[in-house]
Amino acid sequence: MPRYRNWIAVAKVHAMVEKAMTKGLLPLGLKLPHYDILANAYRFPGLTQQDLATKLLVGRSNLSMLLPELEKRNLIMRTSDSADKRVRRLHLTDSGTELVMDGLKVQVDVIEDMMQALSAAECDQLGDLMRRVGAHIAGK
Amino acid sequence: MPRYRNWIAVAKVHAMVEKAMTKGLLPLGLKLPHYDILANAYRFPGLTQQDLATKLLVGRSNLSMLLPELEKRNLIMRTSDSADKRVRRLHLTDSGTELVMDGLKVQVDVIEDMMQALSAAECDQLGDLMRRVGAHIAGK
DNA sequence: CGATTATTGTTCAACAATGAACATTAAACA
DNA sequence: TGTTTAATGTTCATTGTTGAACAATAATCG
Repeated sequence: MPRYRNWIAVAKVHAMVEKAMTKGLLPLGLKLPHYDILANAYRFPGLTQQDLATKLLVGRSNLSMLLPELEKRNLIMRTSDSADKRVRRLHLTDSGTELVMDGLKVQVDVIEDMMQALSAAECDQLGDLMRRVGAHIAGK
Repeated sequence: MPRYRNWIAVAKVHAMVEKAMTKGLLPLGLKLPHYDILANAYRFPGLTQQDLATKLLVGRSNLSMLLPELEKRNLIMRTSDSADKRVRRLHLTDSGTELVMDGLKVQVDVIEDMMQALSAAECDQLGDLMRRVGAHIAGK
């Protein structure tokens, strides 16, 4: 089963990289889910909780649990949208931005290190293949 | 950050596929961790709990929680090793074997469907790239 | 041989994630 | 408009996962 075997390789590497990132983020006082939230809040300022949940493939309730922690640590702020009073928009504080930069460095280091196994062209090829697969799944 | 972007694509597809598999296995009364255990017990008869934990990148304690359930459902058996009285070796029962075949079909279906986005050669290429990355990480 | 060190599996308490039910607000539509 | 339907975020009970401490057994090495 060639396709099966190929997928297993993907899954295994994913798990290993996730472990490495978790370990790397620990000294920053960040767990992976927290970091993922901050990274998205950084990349998409004013993001909605629902949009964030969709991006992270996670339930809204999960964020309702995690975001107050990040708020207490003064890493994010949640502002009510005046146009739609249901939604709460996420913004990084200054210290949140600072921390997410550190986290990004950790993440990039892990990825760079891992991708040493491939040439730049191969790495891009990998990304290309995966994006095509992702698009194929999403469009169903 | 090209490499970063490429990895994100991998992570995203992985999460989507995992969701699809979870959904597909549900009608069989299996959750992904249970299925992973059965699949490994099938592939490596007589596997040790520690070895299984290593393969799944999971803690031993996790298996100490899950295996009794599978035993109660008569899907696996644990036999004590006579040479090393610490270890317990895992074997599928007949109904466990039957069930894992059904699960395998679900898993293969999801993978086949996903890989429709790629040609056979591209799929193999993907597997090749990932195996190289995996080997690179593991050898450190 | 005997004592120390490692390994295997278990238990337990702490923590995290999930999904269903709910309140609030917005959109659709009749 | 007024009513129904949908969307957003929260709460809570259930379930899953983790890591540290532990008991039993094996390996190391003095």
